[in-house]
Amino acid sequence: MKRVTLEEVARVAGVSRATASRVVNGASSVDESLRHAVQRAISSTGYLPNIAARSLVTRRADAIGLLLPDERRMDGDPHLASVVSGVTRVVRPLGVHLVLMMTGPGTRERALSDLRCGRLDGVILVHTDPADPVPGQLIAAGLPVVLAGRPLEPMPITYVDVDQTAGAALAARRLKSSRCTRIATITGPQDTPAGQDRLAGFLAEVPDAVVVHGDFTRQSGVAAMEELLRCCPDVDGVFIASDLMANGAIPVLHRSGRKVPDDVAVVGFDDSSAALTSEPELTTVRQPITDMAAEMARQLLRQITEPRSPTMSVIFEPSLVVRDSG
Amino acid sequence: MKRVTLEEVARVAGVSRATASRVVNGASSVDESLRHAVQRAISSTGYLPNIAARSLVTRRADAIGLLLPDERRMDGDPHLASVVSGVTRVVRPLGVHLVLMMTGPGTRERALSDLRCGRLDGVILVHTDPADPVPGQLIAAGLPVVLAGRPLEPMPITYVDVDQTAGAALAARRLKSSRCTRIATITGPQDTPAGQDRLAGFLAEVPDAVVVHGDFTRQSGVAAMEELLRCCPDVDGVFIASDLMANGAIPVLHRSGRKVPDDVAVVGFDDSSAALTSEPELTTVRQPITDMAAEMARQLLRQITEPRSPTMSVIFEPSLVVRDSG
DNA sequence: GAAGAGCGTGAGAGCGCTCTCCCAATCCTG
DNA sequence: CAGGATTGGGAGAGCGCTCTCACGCTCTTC
Repeated sequence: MKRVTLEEVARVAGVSRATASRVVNGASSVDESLRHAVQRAISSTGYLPNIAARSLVTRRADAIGLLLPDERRMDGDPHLASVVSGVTRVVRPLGVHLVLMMTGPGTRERALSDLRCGRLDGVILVHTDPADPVPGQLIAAGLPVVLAGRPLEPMPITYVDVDQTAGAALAARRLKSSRCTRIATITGPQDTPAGQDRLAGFLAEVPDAVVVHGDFTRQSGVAAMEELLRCCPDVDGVFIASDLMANGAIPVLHRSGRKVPDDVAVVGFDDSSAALTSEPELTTVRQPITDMAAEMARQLLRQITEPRSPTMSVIFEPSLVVRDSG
Repeated sequence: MKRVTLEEVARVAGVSRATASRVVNGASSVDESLRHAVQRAISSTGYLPNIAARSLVTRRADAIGLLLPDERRMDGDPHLASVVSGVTRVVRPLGVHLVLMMTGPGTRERALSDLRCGRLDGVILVHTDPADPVPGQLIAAGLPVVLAGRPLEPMPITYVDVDQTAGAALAARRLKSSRCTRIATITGPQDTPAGQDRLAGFLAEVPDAVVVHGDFTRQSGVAAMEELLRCCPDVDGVFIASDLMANGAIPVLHRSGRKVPDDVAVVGFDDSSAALTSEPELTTVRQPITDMAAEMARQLLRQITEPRSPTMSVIFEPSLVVRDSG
């Protein structure tokens, strides 16, 4: 079982290695009869191009990285499969590999060197810690990067996001158009763009809303709802800035004897799997994660093929998924 | 911003390229003073080895693939992040890349050619369709593969699994040691090893259990529980073969006016995030997914470095996580 | 003290591919 | 029909690295 090289294909087809290479890479200007001869030789020998050799001369790895936060922060995060799926859809037909990296000691630095040494053509950064210097270094080095989600500080970088503000407004209007009169919100962490925007978008619609802070975790949803019921027992509508928090919060409502949505209407955010495992099923704001991921991949590939292309942001529209909770 | 090559490092350090290479690869037998000279040259020039060039001569890609079912089947699957995390933990310190591939038209074939053309050193197969010919082809070609989970048909392949039978027995004994007298189970799909073993392990402990079939989806959990209550209204203990099904089934119990665990005790399987989003939180059988994934990676790496090493199976012990449902 | 063993080093041959030349053959155009 | 323009194909030079091999040096050993 020996390797078949282009050399051998060329020999079998009776052409030069250069011509064989042209056929393999679909280059124009090869005579039809020679092209067929080469194609026959390829299939008869079972030839597969050696990527390393190609990569060595083209200086492209045909691989991109997906940098993720570690398992703990990812825990219960429903997005991973969707993100991978969206990226894959764009990337696979082009023969580009998707390399997964989870944040851990030295990971981001490793990603940087993978990029520099030509092992990766670009990276998609998910859930970036605002204090992380790596994105800045990547930009400074002019390497292809795309961010999932708006960066906290404005910076010249391409990112893809959903219109968080509009999504929160959607939730607000839903609660207002129900019979809710005493409306509250449980927020996400205020040191993240998503946390900030969801609050701002909500307050723009319901300026007098009661605000209790959470951090997107289920745990914090429980605590926040307990606090909310203490300080504002007559609440009848809550926008909870993540489904996971809502999932923790709803049982608190039940235990207090309140019915959802009859006594208190609840609207979540994300349309994650937690929305379906809640009872009642959650009315929530949906982000088109898979499409967004696909767009990230597309943006990254564009940066790779056109190194000096301008940075840009692509903002998707959220939509309201009406279920039973509000 | 030009690339630094080994040549240049060697020139700066005043040694030959061969010696510089030896230092980079940590080879023995390089004089201490020269080694230091080279290391200084490396850091002063910011040298990073070109992986493609290395790969071309070593014929190793230093990358492994993780073949996953597509998004739909993955939906709500809590395992992905844990699997990735476990594999990463083993693989990253060795500089090996983890390439994710989701099943779709032609994916598995592509994985095969990636392997053959030296782009991937091995693959981990998750949730393999029993009818899929690719695993067989991989084995036939003598390429490194590890399966997540026992294959349906016995075949000479390395796999890592949890002792499903023992796990089901754990659940059974839990229900028996509670005051349950009328015990039932909602099974997984009987054309999968996990589905079969969980049922078999349970029946071995509770031979007279009522059996209703499900297919691991939430949806099927709802339907199965409705059927169960119809055919066996006095049930007071249920083993549900996946947390996701249990998550769907519990609300059915509530709606029927039964309390969990007072009227009906429920034990799930997987210890997935669905166990925590259920109310009450699920008592369930835990599989150490992350550790199992790490072991898969280890097994795969072993096969890669020792091509003729024997196939084997590694079986992990499950454990019972006692929460509130049973 | 000469011969053998051992060890560190450098020279150089590739790994398999792409891509730039350059040449030959064909095509137009005046 | 001559000259230039156009086109297809081949030769060959690398891409950056590893690794074998041979060389020279020091260290034994009889």
